[in-house]
Amino acid sequence: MGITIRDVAEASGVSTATVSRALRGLPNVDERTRARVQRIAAELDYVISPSASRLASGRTGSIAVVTPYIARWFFSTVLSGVEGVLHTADMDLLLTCIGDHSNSRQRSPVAPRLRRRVDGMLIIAVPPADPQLQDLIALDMPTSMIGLTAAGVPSVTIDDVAAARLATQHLINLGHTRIGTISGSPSQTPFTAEFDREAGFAQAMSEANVQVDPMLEAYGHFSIEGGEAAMTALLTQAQPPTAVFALSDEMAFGALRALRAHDLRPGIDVSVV
Amino acid sequence: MGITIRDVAEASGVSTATVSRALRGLPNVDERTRARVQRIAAELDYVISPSASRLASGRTGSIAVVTPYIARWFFSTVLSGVEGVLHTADMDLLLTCIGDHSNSRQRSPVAPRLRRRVDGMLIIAVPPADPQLQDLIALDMPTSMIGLTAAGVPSVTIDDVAAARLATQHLINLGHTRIGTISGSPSQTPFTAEFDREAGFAQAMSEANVQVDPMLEAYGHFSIEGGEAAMTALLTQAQPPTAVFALSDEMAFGALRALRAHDLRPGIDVSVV
DNA sequence: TGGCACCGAGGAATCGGTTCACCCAACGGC
DNA sequence: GCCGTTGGGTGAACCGATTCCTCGGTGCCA
Repeated sequence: MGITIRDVAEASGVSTATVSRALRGLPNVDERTRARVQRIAAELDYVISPSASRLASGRTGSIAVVTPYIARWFFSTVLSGVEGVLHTADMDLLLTCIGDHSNSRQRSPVAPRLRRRVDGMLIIAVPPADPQLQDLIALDMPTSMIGLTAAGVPSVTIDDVAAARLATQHLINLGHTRIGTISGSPSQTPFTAEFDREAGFAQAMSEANVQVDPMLEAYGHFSIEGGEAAMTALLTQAQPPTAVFALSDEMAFGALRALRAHDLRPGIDVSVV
Repeated sequence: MGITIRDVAEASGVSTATVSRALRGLPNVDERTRARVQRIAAELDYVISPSASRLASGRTGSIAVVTPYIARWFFSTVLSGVEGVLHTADMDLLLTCIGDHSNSRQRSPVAPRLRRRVDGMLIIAVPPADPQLQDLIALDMPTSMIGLTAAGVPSVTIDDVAAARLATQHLINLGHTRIGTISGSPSQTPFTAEFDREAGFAQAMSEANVQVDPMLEAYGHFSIEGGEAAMTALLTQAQPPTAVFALSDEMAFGALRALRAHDLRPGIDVSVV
């Protein structure tokens, strides 16, 4: 069941080879013939079999998106954009979540699952230290990355070091001297971005000769709730910070929530970036 | 380039048929033979070609997830869960966004893209009135749905009518009489859930003989910002509501934000569900 | 001892396209 | 008038599995 290319070929009185070329827009086909084949294919409601096409051509027409999280703001936003591009490019998007450390043991490793299955992959902000990352790169297929960098792989990132420096400097310029930080977690393998942002923060602080008080470091686990808790912890200290540098949007958001709960006005009583 | 089943067959001195059976755990294979084949396959680092397997067997081992949005909280959360299940089931997840009305014109319709490509699909909360939905159902493949219902298709939903009734009744029991609503948008095609929640609200209100004031209806477009704006609009009325029924998490969240901005305490000055 | 069912295994057809090598007619230049 | 070229098209060999059918050998029962 299902119309094959052979049916189309017979119905339009040409060979399957010609049908294949006609439908894919390849040259060496008379335009009248092409039109006829296309019309008949449409009439028969013919849909090419991807499996057969893949097997014969070696191309899969699909790319994998590898990400550590799906349900977080940054990742789902990127994913949404990627889906749009691939959709208009008429490519399939294979979604694979690499899993974080808490459940990576139960999850089967992703690299073998991708072999011979996709033409390329897009890796979103996987921590550079993740052991699976090397296996992925070892697959040696067209790859690009968002939010992390690796040797020889094209990638798009924001310059986290520079951005963090700028943001920190902004706080310093405002006259703040007690600047706290809310970072992800002391134990988990850091993202490239996390690393860079901390580096930028440290740079700006030392350039401005502002002391970094280790008491003013809190961990927000990259979530809204975590950011809120971290901020609360910072605020209840003997000498609370007058400004806070959050390493992610979610945590900054949580920090703002904590501020409001303490009846402090963001930007006036305490600055948050 | 790439090890084929033939290489494994030759290396282990059996036929390809036996290798196929051995590796897939089918019966009629001597356990010693099976072990040897498995060992040799592993040594050769053999990976089955999905295209060939699909073509020969007719199964694709992958299912499509169809959703109108990716970057929204509800959708990405569901997606994340689905990915986990499919991952452990060793199935591929083909992500396809159906697109909302604003950009559905440029996007190619999804139904033809799915034919012969997946074994089944999972439809997440597509508005029942979406024209593409019928085409999808017409594909006549194993399907299940989350967050909407259609005749003959298994689906999992929360009972929105009942839940909304309960929530509204709760507000009424608290003694509120001026209860506002924040719904999505007056023009867009409603989700099933939206419809049901409004129905539940209306039911509870009429049962309790509480008037529904049309002035107390605002539209939050299912986003945090929209919810905040809608709440602000409600609060600045001559007779602001004492309770508000928001039709989605995001909008409720925005509403809370608006409350705080007006120095009102949620649950005390104004209730939000 | 003659069937009979069953087990392990192999041979070969098949899935539905893609593409290489070749073929034929028309055509232009000399 | 002959030859080289080129545009349109065909035939058939793949691509790499799956699976149906067949087959020899065993153990079991009558």
